[in-house]
Amino acid sequence: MSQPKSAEPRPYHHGDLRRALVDAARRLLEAEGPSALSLRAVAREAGVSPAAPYHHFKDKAELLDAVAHEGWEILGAQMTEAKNTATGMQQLTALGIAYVCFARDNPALYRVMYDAARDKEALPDEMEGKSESAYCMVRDTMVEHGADPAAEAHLELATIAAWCGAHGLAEMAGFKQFEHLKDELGGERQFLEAVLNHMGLFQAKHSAC
Amino acid sequence: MSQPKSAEPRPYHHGDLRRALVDAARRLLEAEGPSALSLRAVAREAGVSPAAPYHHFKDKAELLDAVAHEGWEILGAQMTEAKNTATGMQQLTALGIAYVCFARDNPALYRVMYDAARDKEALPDEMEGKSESAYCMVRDTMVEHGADPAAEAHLELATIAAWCGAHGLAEMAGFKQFEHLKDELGGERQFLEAVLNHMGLFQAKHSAC
DNA sequence: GTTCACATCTAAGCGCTGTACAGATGTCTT
DNA sequence: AAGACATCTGTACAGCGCTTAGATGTGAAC
Repeated sequence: MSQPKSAEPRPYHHGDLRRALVDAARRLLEAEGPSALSLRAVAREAGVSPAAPYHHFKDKAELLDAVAHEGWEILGAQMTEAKNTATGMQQLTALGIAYVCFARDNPALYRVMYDAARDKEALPDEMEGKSESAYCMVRDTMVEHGADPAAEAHLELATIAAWCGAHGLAEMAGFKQFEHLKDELGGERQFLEAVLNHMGLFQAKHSAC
Repeated sequence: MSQPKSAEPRPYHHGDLRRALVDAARRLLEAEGPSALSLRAVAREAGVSPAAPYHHFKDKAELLDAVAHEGWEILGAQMTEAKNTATGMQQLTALGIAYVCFARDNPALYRVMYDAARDKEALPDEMEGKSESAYCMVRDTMVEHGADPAAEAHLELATIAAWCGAHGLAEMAGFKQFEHLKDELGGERQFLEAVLNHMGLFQAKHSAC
């Protein structure tokens, strides 16, 4: 019953309002889009007063950070799964596809994730180092399939290039201008694969230069 | 003195409030960043009442569209200039560098441009067709340097891939995680070129399939 | 040159937002 | 039983996008 108070702040009145707020935010995000995601609306959705969130988040940006954090975790999980269902060289392609599909299936969440990143001018800290992060997974997979881990700068550039390509495609894929191409190629999935292939960034390369 | 009234709406009281508002918005954007760009602030900056802009723009989004439009024009001009100062195969690289440098030098404007695009789920209409648009310039330059204009889908995929890569890099280049790489490579410019080279999208390729 | 139609701009106001603060309420410790 | 304290509410403020009604300047018609 008595836990050390240094542990996570125990739920009091509400149970776990912090969790409830993040969940409410994600519900709103999916139902109404990013523009409807006001702090007050989140509080309403969670059934508390407009001031209640301030006991769990410094400001609105910190709440959105928490939402974005969950987004990165889900993305990492989906990419892990995609990697495991592919073999050999195709693992890299699978990672790229999984990334872009995540953005397509969760456009509002993806937007919150990068809005937070742009404001901080940085990807979330956990992206560095933690091997289950989406970013490191791309790098590690490149090493597994031929990239030379000793050529550090080269490896990192390749990872960044791939990441940039995937992010660019993720943002552009929904644009109306490309609809006719999707039709010509036989569907969205084919379109995404075709562009990724064109980048050549998601196929294993042996280190050069 | 008497012009056909079908021409552009003549300036009345203010002179040309529409122009003044767009200019004020760009001034605010540069000075205070995107978050300070409220309709009321723009009106204040232009010295008119908060309701005045509504006689020239349907809503705030339409004002931002006008700002974004100017952004695309400036980007197109800078890319044209970059292309003309390079020769042969290096024109494509020059285009990529010019694109990313524009985003680096005008981060707030670049953000407004793509915020508008994301909301509309489309790049601005002028990007299609008009040969001086940034997008078509990339495509045309690819054709000039070896791409087969007959292989339409292939050419368009190559253009999209390049565009996605450049946009991704433009958004990521400012992130703190990459600062150490910039130092290692001898500066930001070297970093940008290295990533673009890694993409391989901005070097002329002969059509293949 | 006066009048009239109309484009332009202002003043005031609505409902919303993010955030601050004071005080009420529930929970744990003693 | 009492005190300490995290938690939540009520209220308030300035700023936001946007609407409406009315004032004001302008070019055209007579």
